[in-house]
Amino acid sequence: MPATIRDVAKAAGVTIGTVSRALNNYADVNYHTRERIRRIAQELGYRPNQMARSLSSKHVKNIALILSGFLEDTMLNDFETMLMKGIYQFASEHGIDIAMYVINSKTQREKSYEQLCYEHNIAGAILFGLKTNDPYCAALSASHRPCVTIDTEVRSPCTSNVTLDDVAAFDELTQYLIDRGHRKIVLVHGRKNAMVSMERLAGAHQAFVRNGLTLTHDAIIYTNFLREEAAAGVDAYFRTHDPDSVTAFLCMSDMLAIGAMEAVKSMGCRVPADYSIVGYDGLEVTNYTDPKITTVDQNIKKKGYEAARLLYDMLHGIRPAQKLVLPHTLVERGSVQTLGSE
Amino acid sequence: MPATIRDVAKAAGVTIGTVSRALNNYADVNYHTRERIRRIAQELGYRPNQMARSLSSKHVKNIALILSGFLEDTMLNDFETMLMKGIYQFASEHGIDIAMYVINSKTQREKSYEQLCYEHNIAGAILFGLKTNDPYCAALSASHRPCVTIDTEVRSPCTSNVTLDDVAAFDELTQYLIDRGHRKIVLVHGRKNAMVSMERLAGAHQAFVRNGLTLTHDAIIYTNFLREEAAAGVDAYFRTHDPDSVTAFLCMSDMLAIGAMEAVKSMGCRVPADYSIVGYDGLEVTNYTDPKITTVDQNIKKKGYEAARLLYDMLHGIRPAQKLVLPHTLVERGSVQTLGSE
DNA sequence: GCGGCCTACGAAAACGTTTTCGGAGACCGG
DNA sequence: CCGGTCTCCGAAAACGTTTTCGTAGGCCGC
Repeated sequence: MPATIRDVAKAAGVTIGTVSRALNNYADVNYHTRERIRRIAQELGYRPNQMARSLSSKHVKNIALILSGFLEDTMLNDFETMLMKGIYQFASEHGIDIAMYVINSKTQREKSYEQLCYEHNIAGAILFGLKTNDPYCAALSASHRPCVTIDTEVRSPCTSNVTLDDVAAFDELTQYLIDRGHRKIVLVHGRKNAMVSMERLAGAHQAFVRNGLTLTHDAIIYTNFLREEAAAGVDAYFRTHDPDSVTAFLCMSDMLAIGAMEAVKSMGCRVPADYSIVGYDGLEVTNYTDPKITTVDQNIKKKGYEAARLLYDMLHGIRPAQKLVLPHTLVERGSVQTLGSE
Repeated sequence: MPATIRDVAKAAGVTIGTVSRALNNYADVNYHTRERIRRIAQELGYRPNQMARSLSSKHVKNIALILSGFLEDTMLNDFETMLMKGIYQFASEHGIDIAMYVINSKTQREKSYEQLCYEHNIAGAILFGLKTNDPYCAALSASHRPCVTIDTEVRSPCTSNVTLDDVAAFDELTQYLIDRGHRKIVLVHGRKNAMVSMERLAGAHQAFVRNGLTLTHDAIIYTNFLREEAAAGVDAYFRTHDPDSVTAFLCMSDMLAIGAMEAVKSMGCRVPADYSIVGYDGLEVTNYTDPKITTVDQNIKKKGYEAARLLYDMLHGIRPAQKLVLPHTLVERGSVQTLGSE
């Protein structure tokens, strides 16, 4: 039903080749012809069929957002949403559309990265949720296709990473607690061999050492980034430890902080009066808890936006692959108590 | 680089037509040939190029998720996320991929629904976030393309709606408050001419009348579904009304409930001891507030899943367009106080 | 007046599929 | 032995673009 390039050509009395060149701003088409074609295309409501376009052209191809683990509930909630908002914000500003594909570790094994890209004529992709041992990580480094990973480090000539300085940020967060008089700090840890967990652990460790503290294995609660696990972990901690053995919970994510807070409250204790809690990520939801959680804001939306912009620039050859480290912000809210000097 | 149908054909010693038919389970290809082609395709890692496929075929086309207003912050948060999870859950189970397009009222004016579909060879779509006066609503009823709207009512032979019985659900929620002794109820209202607002209002009204109560204009706080507005509204209410003039806030969405709760707390009052609050939607975030909010769970994820399934069935001709009303669940949590009989 | 170089456009191949049509060969009944 | 009906596959058109190549015509300089 809608007009094809042929209809435009017929109406303008030229061939389809000319229409295509005119509309794509090729140099070798007369100014008047070009304008006439433009006008007619406009009148007919002509829109090029993207399928045909990307089939034919080696040049204009699609850009994709590939989400791994979206369906699993780990790393819950508005992280991905915010990321998407940033990405689609950029897309909308630049008149491009971005297709979204949901995968997981299993489907990665079934269909290779290159196959996925080939299937959908993907010129470049933004990938989020990749674990360091996922098949696609290796595939990425072998690929010549521009792509941007978020929060996963992949070194290769065509791969950019956007991330933040997790070590420094978590160091800063830890220091924040220490500055407020906390010495007895329990770390609520994320998935054990996740990149982000290790970096954050390093940050905490760094801050501990600098302040002459030691992070004992005893004071670490391991989780898989799940709220329930944090709650259960804190609960278990108190069953095996003196209530006075801790004054603050240093959580590797906001969801863990929420879980920890739940557990503390369910014991009849108050936050931050009895125990302080800090989170990490800057999820929206930390504004809705009571008290609001002091956390490190990753500025997730900006992260998405910058990832999209970076990929866009790479595809247009105006920016090389690079590691982009975004700034973070420690946002003070109400979940930390300053301890008097005893 | 990846194998095309031609490579498979060459390796199998047949023509591309045969390969295509074999792989698409056409009847007129010999069993052994089919198996041989299957095996070779497998070995070569052949995957059909979706662009070419949907360009050529009138049959196998794409299915899209079209989100309107995703970038605007109204109707915040995990509503869309949950919807997506449901939709992509279905997609993943059925081996289809669903492309996502983000639009708004403005882009709807710039590019018609048909054009959008044509551009991307969209056979059917799931639409969410449409306002009743959006251009695409009219376009949908004129279209012959199967589609499913979520929470927007569009009557046409090819359009299904998945929704819930908003009137009944809100009635039930209102009744819940009344059953617990609340008579002085303030309604925190959503966007004025939104379909959902009107339905929920009807539900509230219905319950009021049935119980011999009246809903006075004075006891309604209008918002645009924004948390801040709810907070400001409640704040303003208390500046102009007696604190005893209300015992419960009946909110048209969870976000509004969160806003209302904020305002109540910032006045130094407690929930639910001093004021009860109920929300609506069943957002995840209502589990993280303190107290957890009693609300009507829309089962958003299921909503997405069912919408995808419905569209899928329509596209395959095994289910007609219909209005699908999903069940809701009132979930009791901690934000409502039962008032003693005075 | 002729070879050369522009400019502007047409012709046609190519992208990778699906699908229609036709027919070669096998088989069978009479 | 012949006409008919299957089964299976090849040939080729079609989908709507982009892009390469070729060339007609104009203009210039000599």
